[in-house]
Amino acid sequence: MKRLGQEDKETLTTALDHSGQRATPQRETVFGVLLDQRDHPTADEVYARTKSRMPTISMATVYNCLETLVSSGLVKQVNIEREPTRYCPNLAPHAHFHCRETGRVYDVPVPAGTMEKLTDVLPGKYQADSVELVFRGHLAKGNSK
Amino acid sequence: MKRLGQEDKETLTTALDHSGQRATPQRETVFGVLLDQRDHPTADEVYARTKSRMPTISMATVYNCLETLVSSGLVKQVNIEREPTRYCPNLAPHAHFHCRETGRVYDVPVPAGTMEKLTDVLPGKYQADSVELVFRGHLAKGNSK
DNA sequence: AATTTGACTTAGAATTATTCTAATTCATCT
DNA sequence: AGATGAATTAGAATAATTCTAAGTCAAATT
Ligand SMILES: [Mn+2]
Ligand SMILES: [Mn+2]
Ligand SMILES: [Zn+2]
Ligand SMILES: [Zn+2]
Repeated sequence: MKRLGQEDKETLTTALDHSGQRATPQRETVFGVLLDQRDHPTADEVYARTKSRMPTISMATVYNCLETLVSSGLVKQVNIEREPTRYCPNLAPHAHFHCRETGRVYDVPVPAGTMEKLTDVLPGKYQADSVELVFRGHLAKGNSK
Repeated sequence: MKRLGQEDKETLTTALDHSGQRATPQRETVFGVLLDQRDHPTADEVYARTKSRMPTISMATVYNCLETLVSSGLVKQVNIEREPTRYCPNLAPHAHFHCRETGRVYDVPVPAGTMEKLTDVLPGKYQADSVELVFRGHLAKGNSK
C-alpha cells in the first residue's frame, strides 16, 4: 500500500492538529510505512522504506517525523536492550516478545485490563502512568513467520 | 562498607570460577559498590564510586568488570528508554519503577510466581526465558526517599 | 497578488555511551 | 626464573541520536 487510506489520513491529521502540528507529505509517508509493515522497524529501516516511496526524504526528517508521531500519540517507541529504538503504531495495550535468535520483535495482545492490573503489585507510593512488559526468548521452530 | 564481606566474596569467587573467570581486586571492588548502594547506578556512577575506593581503576576496567559480573550471573543490566545501562545486583525476580521526575529507578518486589505467571499471556509459539516489567510514573510526594 | 511568517525539511556536524585495539601488568604454572 | 595467558589500561573507534544553521514551503496578512 503506497498511500495512506482516508481513515488513516483523518486519524493522522486529527492527532497532529490536536498537538499543534501539521500534516505533511513526509509525515504521511512515514506514518504509512509504520502502518503497512508492523514489525517494529528501527529509524534506519523506516528511512529505507520511506525513501523507496519518497526518494528525497532525509534521515533527519525521518527522525523528526517519528518524533512528531510519538509526541502526537500515534506511535510508541519500543526500546529493547539498548538496541536502536523501534517504532510501533499499535495503540492497544500490548506486550512485546523479543526473539533472541532473529532479533525480531512481536506484538503480544493481552486480555483487557491485564496491563492495568499489573500495577497492583506497586506499593502505594508509586504512581504508575505506564506499564511495559517485554518477554525474551525464542520462537518454537516452524513458527519463523 | 568499604570492603566485601566474607559471604559476598565467596559468592563472587564461586560465580566467577563457575564461568571460568578470576576474582580480582577490581572485580571485588566493583561488586562491592553495587551491593552497597542498590540504586541501579550507571557505568559512569559505578566508575565514580569505585574510583573513590580504588583511585587507579579505569573506565575500561569498570565496563569490563560489569560485563564480567553480568556474564557470571551476579548482576543484571537494567535498560530503560535508551538511557545509559544501569546495573542491579538483586537476583530475585522483581519489577522496576522508573520515576519520570527524578530519573531514579527502584526495585519493586513481586509475589512469588508473579513474573512466571505473566508468560501465560503468550501464545504457544513463544518460548520466553525472561520477563521484564517496568513501571513509569512518579512517587507520591513525601516519598522522595 | 506580493509579502511576511513561521513551521518544516535538510545536510552535515556534534554528542555520547559503549566497544575495540594494542600495549602493559600481573598472577599462576612449569 | 621464565613462560603463559588473563586482566587492566589509555586512548581511538563506533554508531544511534540530537543539534545546528541554512534552505524550502504553505498558509496568513497586507
Ligand atoms: Mn536482540
Ligand atoms: Mn528518565
Ligand atoms: Zn508493539
Ligand atoms: Zn533492580
